[in-house]
Amino acid sequence: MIGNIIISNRRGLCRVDIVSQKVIEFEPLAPFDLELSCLVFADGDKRVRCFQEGGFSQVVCTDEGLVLIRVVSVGCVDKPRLRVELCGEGFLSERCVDQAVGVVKRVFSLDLSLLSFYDFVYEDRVMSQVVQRLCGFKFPVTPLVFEAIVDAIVEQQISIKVARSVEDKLAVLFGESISVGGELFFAFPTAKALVDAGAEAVKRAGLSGRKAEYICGLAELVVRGVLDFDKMMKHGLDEIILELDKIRGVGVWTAELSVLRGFGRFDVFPADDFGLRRVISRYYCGGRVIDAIEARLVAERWGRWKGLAAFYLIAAEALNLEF
DNA sequence: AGCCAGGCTCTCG
DNA sequence: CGAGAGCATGGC
Repeated sequence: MIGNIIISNRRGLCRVDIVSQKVIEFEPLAPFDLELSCLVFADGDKRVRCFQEGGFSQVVCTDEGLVLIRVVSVGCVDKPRLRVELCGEGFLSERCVDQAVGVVKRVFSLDLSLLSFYDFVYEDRVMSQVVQRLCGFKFPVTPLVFEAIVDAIVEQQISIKVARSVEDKLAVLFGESISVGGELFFAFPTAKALVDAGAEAVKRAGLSGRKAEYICGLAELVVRGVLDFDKMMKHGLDEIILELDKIRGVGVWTAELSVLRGFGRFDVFPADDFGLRRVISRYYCGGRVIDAIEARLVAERWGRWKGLAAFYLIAAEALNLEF
């Protein structure tokens, strides 16, 4: 708990649900732009995870059960201040609130200083303009590593939009839910829930039979304790990628994406990524088709920030920015 | 309608 | 080995 201020703490009857509510405000490291960082959640399922009307909401798991959070910005990019509203079934202890806020900090890498990155790319003509236009953008990572790997498997070969809808369906079908204001909100499914459901059922989220098997296989490794992400976290980057690559259904691309979004390590560059190569081509190679080797070559100039830089380019393309 | 979208594994030759 | 089929689904 770092200087958090609890503004209100009330317990009330919300139609059918008895929920506790708390509100917390704190100031993350500047610069930070919540709305920009939530770009990918713009048209997410409201019951799962979305950004709308200036607020980011999703269900987070704590030791004391599920908590629905909504994050809004009450500051500005250079002097950011976030308000987190929490709704939980039963009493929201300080520990529980800390955990939920911890998830927010993790998802948006709020302790990461972007200025180091911006300084680093100062001499890159394109990237220095990109970071200027996207100042405060932080690429959201997943609350848990498991979720990142599942997402990456889902995203193999299909478009982002299709993938998002499948991910949301996974939550609605197999995630635990919390009822707030008479509406159900869903957390990302646990590994155990997916194992219990089985590949046949998981397929119903819109996955191919093959991918459903991959995901259930992965989930089983987690349940059996074969995969220990906390332990893996301490290993070197290449070692982590190698280890993930051994999992059935996980290739280098999937492993790299998982490291980026699951471990929050931004010094990885998924050069095999088709979309990423296209973006680099657009902003750095005059639209000429490039291969993975060439993409890596371009990425070298971003040093340990190459992963973050890659996401800045993807965001720039999503906003159709020209430089 | 048909092809492509932020791949991966398995199977052939 | 290397190439190629097959996979699910939404959008253009």
